[in-house]
Amino acid sequence: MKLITRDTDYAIRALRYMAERKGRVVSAGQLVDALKIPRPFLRKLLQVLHKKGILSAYKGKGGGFELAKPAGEIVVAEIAGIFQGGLRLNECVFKRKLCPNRSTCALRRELADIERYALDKLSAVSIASLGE
Amino acid sequence: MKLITRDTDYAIRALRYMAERKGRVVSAGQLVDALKIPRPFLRKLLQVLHKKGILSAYKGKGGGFELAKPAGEIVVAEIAGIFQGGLRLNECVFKRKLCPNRSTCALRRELADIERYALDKLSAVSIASLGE
DNA sequence: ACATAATGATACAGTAATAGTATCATTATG
DNA sequence: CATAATGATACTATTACTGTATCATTATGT
Repeated sequence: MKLITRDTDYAIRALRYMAERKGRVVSAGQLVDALKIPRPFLRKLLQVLHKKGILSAYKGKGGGFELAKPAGEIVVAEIAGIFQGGLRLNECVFKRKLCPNRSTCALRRELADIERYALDKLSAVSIASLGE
Repeated sequence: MKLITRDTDYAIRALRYMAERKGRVVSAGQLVDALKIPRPFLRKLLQVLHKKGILSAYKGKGGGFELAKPAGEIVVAEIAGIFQGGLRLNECVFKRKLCPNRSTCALRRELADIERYALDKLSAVSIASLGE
């Protein structure tokens, strides 16, 4: 089980690369060359990141992408949230009949705790912090 | 993303059911009736649990399964480990070229932390603790 | 002995999530 | 106006998860 999927992985790398080139516009092509990520896949990710406001996009010749906000304000939790639909780790085992005690269920409590912990941790990791 | 899959879910329920009937042998049929889990699927799970030493199995007429150890000693982390191949949450993003600094990578550290936390938490939840 | 009711072993099939591809339209630059 | 970029979208492939089917083996009770 992976806490972070390939989407998120690639996205983080691309963002890191762009963070290192702050101020400059970076095209999908450059990213493909640098990061060895399949082009169409990367392009899809970049488009999503743009829609979500993480990236600014520039069309046309000489165009590309750029971080839409400081690298220190883009955190891994947010990226994971975008590509993995949030970190909902506590999808409870006992949704069905057998468990009449959702509110007190020990397992559920623990899963929620774990989720909170993971979210806190990943919220503390920004693109900027993944330095060189 | 689920921290616990259906396999594990079903297994936990079955184990809990058996824990409540300590001393008695419970057949797959009984479990199917009680828990509404698809029979062939449940049977597969029970066989795995037997192989892994969680259950004792008795063949032949009147046979079935029984917890092989006290319910307090069977923890969710172990069951999840069996069906989900361990909780390896820290499959690192930066396995490839881009990341020259595996040892110091901030993200990797956090993922490892989260994994440890999850493991600790789920190791504290036993079948016995998932009372009534 | 033998019918029966259970598990053991194993191979197969469907489904959903993840990963990746392909294509055409749109837009800005020089 | 050719070109080099992104936008939108639909499609395909792969893998992990979920579930099914079948036959062999073993113990029980009569």
